Amino acid sequence: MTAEVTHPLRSDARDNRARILDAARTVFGEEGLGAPMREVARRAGVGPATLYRHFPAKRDLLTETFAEQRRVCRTAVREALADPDPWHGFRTVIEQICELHAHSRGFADAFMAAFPEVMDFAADREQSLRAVAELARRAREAGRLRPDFVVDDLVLVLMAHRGLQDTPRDARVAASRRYAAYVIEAFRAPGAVTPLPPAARLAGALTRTTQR
Amino acid sequence: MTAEVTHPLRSDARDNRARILDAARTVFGEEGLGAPMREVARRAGVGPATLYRHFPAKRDLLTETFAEQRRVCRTAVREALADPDPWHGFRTVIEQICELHAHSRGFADAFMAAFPEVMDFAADREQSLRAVAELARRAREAGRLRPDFVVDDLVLVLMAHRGLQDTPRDARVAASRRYAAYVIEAFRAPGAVTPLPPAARLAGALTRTTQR
DNA sequence: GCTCAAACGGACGCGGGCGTCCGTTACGGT
DNA sequence: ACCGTAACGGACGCCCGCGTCCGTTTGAGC
Repeated sequence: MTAEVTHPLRSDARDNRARILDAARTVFGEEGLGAPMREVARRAGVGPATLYRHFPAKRDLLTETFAEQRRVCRTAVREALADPDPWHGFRTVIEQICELHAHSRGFADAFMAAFPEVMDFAADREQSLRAVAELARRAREAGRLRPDFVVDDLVLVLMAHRGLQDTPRDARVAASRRYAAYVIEAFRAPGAVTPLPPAARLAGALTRTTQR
Repeated sequence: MTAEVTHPLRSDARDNRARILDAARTVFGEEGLGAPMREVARRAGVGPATLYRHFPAKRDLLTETFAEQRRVCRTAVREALADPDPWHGFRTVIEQICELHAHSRGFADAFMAAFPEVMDFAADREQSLRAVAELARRAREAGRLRPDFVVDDLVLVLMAHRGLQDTPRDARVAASRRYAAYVIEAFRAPGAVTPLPPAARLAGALTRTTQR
């Protein structure tokens, strides 16, 4: 939200701004926060200077770019918290966060603070963690969640989830789903079982991966 | 293995070479493959040119640096394969790989081919995967491994394990152990349970993480 | 202790990413 | 149609990492 209360942007400027945000969603979503600003500019069909005029620093662009996903994430958490079945809510919130992260590497990076100084997704994380803590309490009492689960375990598996990011998008989404299922399986109180989603083929992805 | 069959290095050269490899193990182990060569040189107390004379390119240094870990890894896999209890072997190999990766970010990066062009840990991976496939077959037949497990699931969880790398070393090792335990828990055929290792505190690690 | 080649390391060139400057373009109000 | 200004974008400076060059140092054989 870069303050444009001052003057209602000129038409071409508004246009470019929109195209930049579109490009940013695509580029950062696909390549992660490491993607160069120039790439966004190129894809938006504008010069670097234009991009930097609209978003003085990379962090500004990122904040704006992922505002939508942040909202989706908050909503998911709120709804999960309202779920009468705490175990279902718990599972759902894990699945949804993983899904969001799989669909946008950039959002995953930002949410997990790969660039800590960049922005304060800390608030979102805090909220999610508190919600999960509450869900976990209830799910454990309901006997569905394993008793030795602690909230840090969610952080653990979400941090680990980032390891799946360096993978082509299609494989990534499938991998993410199966991963989430395994995580839920691991967190489940011993007893009941449910089938996993289909396996993801990843052996090929290993040799063709990006750096960071 | 840079061919020094030609001339038996001068004493200071041999000394420097050893110090460089020491420094490389520390630096790459702690900071991952992304660590600058200069950092290794500084830590070894030599100039960049000296470093590059001993190891013409970064990949050469890396190959040499992680030769030891590769050997450990191969041994672990071989022993696991020889274990009369396939489920125990299966669990052990997962724990050992995770442990190795947790103790050396660089080795983890290399093993998971974060820099694909860098070197051919592909062979090690292939070997490990074949071994695990065999262990899995036996463990499944013994009814200890869940029937819907596929070998790609091991790739999946090991790729995910890389997500734990951007963490201070102490937390990383603890996190890695708990992660491995959860993974084994998830892979276990429904039925028996075993206690997890202690939880790792990670919430703090989120805000203080390195890029990559 | 002298000599000579092996080994060293500071300084350099190159590429790439971030953010900025300034001359040029084009919107939009009259 | 015309003008003023917002908006544009190519070119620039800066930093940092990789790998190299060349003048200097130093080990080791005599």
